[in-house]
Formats: sequence, C-alpha cells, structure tokens
Amino acid sequence: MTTPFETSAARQPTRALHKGQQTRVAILEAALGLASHMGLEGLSIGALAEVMQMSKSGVFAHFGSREELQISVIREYHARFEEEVFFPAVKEARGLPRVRALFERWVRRVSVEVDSGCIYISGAVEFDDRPGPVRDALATMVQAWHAALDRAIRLAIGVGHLRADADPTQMLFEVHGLILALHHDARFLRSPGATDRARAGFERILTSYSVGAVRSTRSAATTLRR
Amino acid sequence: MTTPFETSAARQPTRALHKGQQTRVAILEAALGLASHMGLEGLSIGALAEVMQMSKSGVFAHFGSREELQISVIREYHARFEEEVFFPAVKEARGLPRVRALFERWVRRVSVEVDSGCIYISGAVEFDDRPGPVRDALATMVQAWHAALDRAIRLAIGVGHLRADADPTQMLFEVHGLILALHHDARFLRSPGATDRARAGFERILTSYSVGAVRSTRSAATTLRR
DNA sequence: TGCAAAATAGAACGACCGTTCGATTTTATG
DNA sequence: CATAAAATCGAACGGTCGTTCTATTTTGCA
Repeated sequence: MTTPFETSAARQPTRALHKGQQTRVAILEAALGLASHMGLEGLSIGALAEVMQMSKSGVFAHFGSREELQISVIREYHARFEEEVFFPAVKEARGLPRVRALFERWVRRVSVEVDSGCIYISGAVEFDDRPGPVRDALATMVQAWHAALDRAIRLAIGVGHLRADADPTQMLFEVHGLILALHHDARFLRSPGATDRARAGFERILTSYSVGAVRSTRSAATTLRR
Repeated sequence: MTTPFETSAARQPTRALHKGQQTRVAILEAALGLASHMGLEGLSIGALAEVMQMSKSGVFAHFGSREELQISVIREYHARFEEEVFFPAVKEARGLPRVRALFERWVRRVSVEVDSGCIYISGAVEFDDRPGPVRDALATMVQAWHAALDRAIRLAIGVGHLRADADPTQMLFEVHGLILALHHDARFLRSPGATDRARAGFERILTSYSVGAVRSTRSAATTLRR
C-alpha cells in the first residue's frame, strides 16, 4: 500500500474524482512546491491556503493535522520519484545499463534542472534529530529507494558487469555521496559544474568496481609517506 | 577579521572579559548546542532564554536581532571548526599526511562521536533557497573551508604524493560527498558502519588519484555492455 | 564609597502558527 | 428538482515568535 519501489504500482484509472479529491490533489501539488523551497518544517497551512486561494480551515480539513499534511507530501514526493526515476530506469536491461539509468535520472532529479529541491535530502537534515511519524515516513521512503539501488547493484555483480568481490553497500554509500555533493554544490553554492562532477565521480566509481580494475590496495598511498 | 582559514588566527589572551562579554560567550555556547539540534532556523530566542535562565529581552540585547544571533552562531561554529579540525591538521607535513589529517578530523567532527550536528551541512540545506546575510555568512565560511582543502590537495600534487594530472576540484567534490553521505547515514538513518564506509571511500579515492594508479578509463565499463 | 554606565528584567505589541467550531455554500444523487 | 452529504468559509482560541520600551538591578571605575 505504501508505495513499494518494487512491483509495478497498480495505476488506478482516475475513477470518479469527486470534488474533494480533486482539490486535495491540487493542494498536494502546491504543498510539494512550497515544501521543496521552504522545507517540510517551513511548510505552513496559512501560506498553502494563500497559494490555493482558499481559507486555512478549508485546506486544513483535507488532512486533519499538519503532521498528516507533511506525511502526505512525503508520500506524494515518493510517488513522483518512482514515476520519474525508478520506473523508467528499471526498464533498462539488468546490470550496468540499469545502474547507469538509475544514477542519471537521480542526478537530473536532484540538480537544478528541476526547480524543486529534493525532499528526501532536505527532510533528512530537518528531521535527523526530530523523532516522530514524519521522520519515520521519510526514513521508510529513503530506505526503500536505497534498497532498490542496492538490488540493482547486486544484479550488476551477479550478471558480471561489476567485480564479484565488490561491496554493494560501500558502492551505494559512495554514489549517494556524489548525489549529496551535487545537491550541496548546485543548490547552496550555485556552482555551475556540479552535475558534470557528479557524473565524472560516478564513472570513476564504476571503473573502480568494474571487472577489469586493479584490486584496491592502499600501498600506493602509504608507501609514499615520508 | 572574519576568520580566514589561512594564517594563524591571533589568539587574544582573554583580556578583561567584562560581564557582558562573558554571558555573551555563554549564550553563544548554548545557542550552538541548540542550533545543532534544531537547525539555525529552529533556533529561537525564547528557547535560548529558557536554557540560559534569562529573560528573552536579556538574551536579545546581546545581538540586536535574530539574524545577527544566527550569524554569530555561524562565526562561533567556524572558529571551533578551525580549532578542532583545521589548525591541528595543518601542522602535519605537507602532502598526503596533511590531507589525511584534514579528512580524518573532518570525519570525527561530523560523525555522531560529537553529539552536535554539523551546522555547515544543515545550514546549507536550510538556506539554499533563502537569500540574505545568514546565507551569505554560511556560504563564505563553507567556501573558505573548501578553499583550504583545495590548497592542501594541490600541495599534495605539487609534492608528488598525488598524480600530477589529478583534478583537485573533482577530488574535493568526491571527498565532500563522502562526508555528506556520512552525515546522512549516521545522523538520519543511524546506520552504524557509516564512519568506516567514509574512511574506506577516502582510501579508494586516494588510490585512484595516487601516482601508481591506472589512468581512469571508462573502457572497462563500456566494453562489458552487451 | 558613590555614581554613571552597562546589563538584565518584565510587560506589551503585532504577526503568524495550528486547530476548533458553527454557519454556509457547493456538490452529488434519489 | 429536492435534499442529504460533502466541502468550504470565517471567526476565534491559545500559543510562540521577534522586537520594542521602560524600569530595575548589577557592574566597574574615579
């Protein structure tokens, strides 16, 4: 039920959207835009009502609480992330092509090409010291995405595109780091070349973990100490 | 004047701290702790006053505005970062030893070993869409730190510890990514092995950029596609 | 020790917050 | 078309926020 990043989500055929559902969808759309600029904590019902040209109580009634609104926003973001990143990429052939597609679409989602910031990333920072249902929802979604990436990497190893002794968790950690550095440099520092640097880093990682690569040894580094 | 990450900061000998300065220091100490848990935006004068057991206006008078308080917190964090990370590491021998020390101390600062989160990282997310003096102060400090790292890397190249054709900006981007991934996994996901993964990633980067390393080529990756 | 100056307290302000509730309008359906 | 249900509004509530102002206390110096 809670969007699994796994089996194809049952795409229900837009049946008989009553007025209430329609505006709920519209509110969520606006909330997503607001939250990606102000953060989930900066998302206020008053500002949302103004954007929607509705009364505060009118907006409020659709969610019942601010926390439920935040969680709904997270779920909506998750659904779009699946739609724009996961589903198209998972259609690629297993192994490196799929891993490449996942990364490339992830990069596009996070870089400034899309005006809205990544709620997974901003949310992680906002809620890393704030326990509760919002944090839990966020962590669940992020972990589901990481698990999907982990699966794709393991598949690439199994198919022989990556070294058999490669550590998928370690590789995922490093790739995730590239995305976070991209988000930081592009959004905060407004550094123009960040997207290319993320892609270059990814190629370097692939080279390291590919079958032809020399086994990682730190002798080259340590013997140079003097 | 604004803490340079360069020449040794003139350590003034604690001269004649009048009462006002003393409590200002104490307030800043408390504010730093609060901000590292609630973020710079979550830092409120009321909460700060309660922690300090002072009146709101008493706290307020020391800074004149909330914005000035936030900037003071950023400057204080910067000073401590210099003290705990930069100054000790820059005493190491030029080249790899210094680069290693900078990274290792950076890791320790960001990982959960220190209870407080990194204001550079949380601030970057909070203010990436919020122009103003706070964002500017934050960006200045972060860029100063990155410039310091860049210098250390270039020195390591010049000394011959890293490949002559290594791209320092690219390497810095990737190392920064490791720190951000560490912050994310340790603080948000509470994943236990994150520190070791950051260190492992760093060693892999060093291997790639070391003199003995094979020149990065994506042939190994692409030729395996089928 | 006395006295100006500095530091702090306390109350009040307008603004915004999430939330509640009853009235009112709009919608869907028999 | 009538009518019950759903959706929306508008006002109000208690709370916190940053900030201002005027007292009051505390400090440091001649």
